[in-house]
Amino acid sequence: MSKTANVRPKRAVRRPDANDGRAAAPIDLGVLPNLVGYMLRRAQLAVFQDFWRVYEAYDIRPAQYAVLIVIDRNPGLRQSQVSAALNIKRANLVALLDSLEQRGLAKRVPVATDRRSYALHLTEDGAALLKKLGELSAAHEQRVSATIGESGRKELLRLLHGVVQAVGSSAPDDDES
Amino acid sequence: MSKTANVRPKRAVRRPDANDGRAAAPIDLGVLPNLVGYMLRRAQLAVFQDFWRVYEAYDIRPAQYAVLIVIDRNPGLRQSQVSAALNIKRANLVALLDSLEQRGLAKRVPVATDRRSYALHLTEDGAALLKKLGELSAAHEQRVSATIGESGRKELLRLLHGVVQAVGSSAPDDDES
DNA sequence: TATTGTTATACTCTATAACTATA
DNA sequence: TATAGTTATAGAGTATAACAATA
Repeated sequence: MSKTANVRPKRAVRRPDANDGRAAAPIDLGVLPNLVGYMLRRAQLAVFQDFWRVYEAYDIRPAQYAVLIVIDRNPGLRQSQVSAALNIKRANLVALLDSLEQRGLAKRVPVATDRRSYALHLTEDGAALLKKLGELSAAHEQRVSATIGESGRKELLRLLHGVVQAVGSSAPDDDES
Repeated sequence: MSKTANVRPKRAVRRPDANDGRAAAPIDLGVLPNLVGYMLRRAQLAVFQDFWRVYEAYDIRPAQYAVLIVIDRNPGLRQSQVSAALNIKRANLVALLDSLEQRGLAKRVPVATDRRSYALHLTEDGAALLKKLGELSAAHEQRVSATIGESGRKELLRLLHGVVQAVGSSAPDDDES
């Protein structure tokens, strides 16, 4: 922040066209590396890439993994609750659950007291797979630790929680009129 | 990490169906809040939401803002270089630049020495808008600081850079056959 | 009247292949 | 032959509106 904002005595010190030297120009990203949003995006892509590389062998994507976890920890949950908890629109959760159900990982159980909704449960296969995925997930986290240290990872989580809590809850469905 | 992995003396302590009590069930997210990937996604969505809310008045999206910055800092850059610097596929950059050009914010200048490529420059309008956007961006960052403190923001950036550098460079185009 | 799950649909992002004109 | 920009297209992810069944 020691940059004199607008003064500019010498008309902006324009560098010559960047493709002149033709020497593997490093390309100046300006303020981008100092913007939290930009770096969050880059980091998320990097981490998801590692996640994806491991989980593709099981044909599981991040959203599916999250849903499996939530159902496992809250057996009997209804779709609208999963939707709310994970910020997934009700409408978009349908196909995701169809997939999990067709693969025999989760099931929709009719609820006697409310015939509109289903109680969600993991199948035994689903629970077994989730256990395996948990191990992969732990290894994945350790790979993050390998880059910034375990204390760094903990600190990162702490800061991310702070950011999320502040801007936080972005309504899962809301205004449907 | 003080959880005895598999032992489970009492057959897993299953809670009753989560929609029994019907008391605004809090819903257990399990390990999700401890996963860097999950929290990165939530944080990115939260921050982008704030960013978007401010920038929509100027009809500028994150990727467009990044491109404007890079062109401004590296006048004369070619499209493939922007593509490489920002991890945007060459093909997807075309429409983005078309938009900026049609709005009179950037321009493609033919290069005499290589008639296949264009040198990218901001127009005066583009430079003026970018200056304004920079101010909004600074305010946006300050809003992040307001949640986790300026030292927290700096630390967050440091950790994100660490993560990105490690997994890092995910080739902007690459294997096209 | 409101809610649950659903369908249909659309829009943005991103990814791949193939084309053209140049080099 | 390789490269820069382009086009077309397809796939995820996400968003809204409207419907049937049920509350």
